[in-house]
Amino acid sequence: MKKRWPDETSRRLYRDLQRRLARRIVLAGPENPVRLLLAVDVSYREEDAYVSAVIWNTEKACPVRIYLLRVLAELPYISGMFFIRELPPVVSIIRTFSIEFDLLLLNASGIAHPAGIGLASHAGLYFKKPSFGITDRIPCGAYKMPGLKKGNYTRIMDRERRVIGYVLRSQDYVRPIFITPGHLISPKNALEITIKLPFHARFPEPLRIADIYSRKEFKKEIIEGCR
DNA sequence: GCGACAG
DNA sequence: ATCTTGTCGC
Repeated sequence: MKKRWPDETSRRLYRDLQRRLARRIVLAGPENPVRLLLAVDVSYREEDAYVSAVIWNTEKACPVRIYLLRVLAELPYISGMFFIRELPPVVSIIRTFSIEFDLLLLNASGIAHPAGIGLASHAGLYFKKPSFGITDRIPCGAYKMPGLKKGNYTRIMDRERRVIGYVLRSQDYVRPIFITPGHLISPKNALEITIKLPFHARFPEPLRIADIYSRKEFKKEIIEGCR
């Protein structure tokens, strides 16, 4: 029989870590202007994690540089503890290439999370940089669906009715995206920054490009190249 | 007991 | 996330 990792003891330690880190989250900012936004995405295949990092110039609204990296995926995906699987690859690519940025954007949840600390928050805390996440859906939070036309949005609230993010209709009649602050950013600023990004699809360009590279281009190239 | 559950 | 082709619809 296959052994389960992390075991109960380890999971409890991760929960404790999350409780301690959650108290350090700052929901205000960014303090400085966001000129370089860094979108990072990861896709998987067997034991490998394919990471892509897109440096995005917000003034010119164009990608500056794209980095690709393959690392080992050490741990499994566990809802509520996504960070144990994806934070290592995210940290790896940024440290490996010494990437500089003003704000980190991930395809993950931020404070809209059962423990109030999703991957986007963990990453922001790790780098001590503003961060937020955009996803298909959230693991936690209450909201109403926004209107069907592009630009409509509604608030996401926790049990105490505090705003923990926004649901944004990024394209006419298309399923909305979920925006939640990670660290060093207010919910409203995460929304405002998102709205200023170019949308050619449901997700903003920086994330869409990061997704394409990690999931299709880069991975395909590596896999084909090994045959 | 049943459904929900970021990527 | 991944396994996978074309196809219907907002």
